[in-house]
Amino acid sequence: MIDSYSSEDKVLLAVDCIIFGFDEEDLKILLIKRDFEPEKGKWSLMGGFLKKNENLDEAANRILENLTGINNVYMEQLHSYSKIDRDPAQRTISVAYFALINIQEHNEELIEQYSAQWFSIAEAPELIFDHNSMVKHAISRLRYRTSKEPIGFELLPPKFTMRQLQKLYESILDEKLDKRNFINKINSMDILIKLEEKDMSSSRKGSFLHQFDHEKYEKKKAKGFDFKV
Amino acid sequence: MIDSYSSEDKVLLAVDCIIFGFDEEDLKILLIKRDFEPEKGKWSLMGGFLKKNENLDEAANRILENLTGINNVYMEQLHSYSKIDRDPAQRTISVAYFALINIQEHNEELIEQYSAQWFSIAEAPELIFDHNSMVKHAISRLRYRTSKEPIGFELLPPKFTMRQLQKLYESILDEKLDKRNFINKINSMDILIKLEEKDMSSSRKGSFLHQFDHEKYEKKKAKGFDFKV
DNA sequence: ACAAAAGTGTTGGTCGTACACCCATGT
DNA sequence: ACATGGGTGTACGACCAACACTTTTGT
Repeated sequence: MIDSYSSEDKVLLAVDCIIFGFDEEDLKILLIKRDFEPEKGKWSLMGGFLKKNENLDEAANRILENLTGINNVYMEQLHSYSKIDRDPAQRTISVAYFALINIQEHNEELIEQYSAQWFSIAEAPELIFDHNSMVKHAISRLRYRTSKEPIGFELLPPKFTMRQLQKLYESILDEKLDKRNFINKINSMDILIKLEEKDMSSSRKGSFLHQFDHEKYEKKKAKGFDFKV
Repeated sequence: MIDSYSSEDKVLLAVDCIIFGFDEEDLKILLIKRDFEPEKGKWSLMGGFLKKNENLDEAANRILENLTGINNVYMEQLHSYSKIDRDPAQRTISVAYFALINIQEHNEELIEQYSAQWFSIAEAPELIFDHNSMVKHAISRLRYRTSKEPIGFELLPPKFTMRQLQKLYESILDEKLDKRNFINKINSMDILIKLEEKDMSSSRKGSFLHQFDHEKYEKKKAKGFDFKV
């Protein structure tokens, strides 16, 4: 007998996504208004159920793509939530993932279709089930991750100014950073390409655009270089 | 209609435990020899299935207690593993937990009953399924956790010498530490009670025993004190 | 007396943090 | 000419890492 597990209980396995974006000022999350029971009409994370022919990472990517139209972005498994009555409809275990996307890139139509909306972290509404604690947990993981590896770049457009980068870090870490110290630290990592091009939208003088140098980053990472901010 | 999930696929949800112990010299893990299919006779982590009336933390505690007879120890959820064919018998998702126990305290009879055995990290055998990567992942999480909070004490008996503590940290971090720097750092945290009593088993001179001061630790933690080693 | 582990402080270097002024440009 | 954000370097203090000798006691 190959299958000796037959008497065990099976459960529904959900995947919920905390989708982070950054809009030049604030760290934001993308929430949907549920149009199905239970808790219809309330705000919630985007979620779905694991299917037979996919693993959890694939499910998370599918769910992200359903809502935003994008794939191939930074995603990370966060934690599994299993309180018995977390979903009143049925026993459901949920595996939370978080994603970092460039807020410009999402597909407007899909967002409308799901009545989805971006919320600043500080202004997000109450969510259903245990989604509030998932979000809290995701923010703390994002802070940790950001302080170890430069994943923050995932939240910016390909070309960005130092000022944008600093504001991004400030909104993730929720503290003001010193301009000079920040630039010194980033420059000392030597993983940015400074372009000739300037962004003129934010000031009269204009500020230089930069690109993330993936190659240099990978090389340094392989050598065990420390990217702590 | 309350239940709108009825058409979704259900899965078996397993919980596997990486059980760490420390025997004065090496960091060890407790493994069992499977006496059931599939992979009967091979080494494996202790595991079980989530039941209807418990959450994942409870399942992990139950599984740990089944094998060791102990409960109420440090446990932490690690990650969920979901590769489609990870278990050849049936689609199974596994949530891994790791536990830190005082290696003296386990119940010998239960261990024998499961043909379980302690292995030094470096000498552990090949494990079934994806259990090897679970262990690798657990070690790296344990290192991180240890460098942030003094959870290492969970692996020691209530009274221990500075030397034991240092050896523990060395085996977790897999590097030699300087005796004076280590003691200075630990002392500066001020979370140990130095006893009058000496342990005479390790040297002629004997070395003072210490206890972890849970109260002081909790107070300091609440104030945001940094316990980095 | 000697072997074996325990215990104990100081110093130099590095890294992080605090801090203020000039520049370029559009209006 | 002035207002607005962009860009740049230094000095001090805190923390970390390296390092060697004396003590105790059982044999």
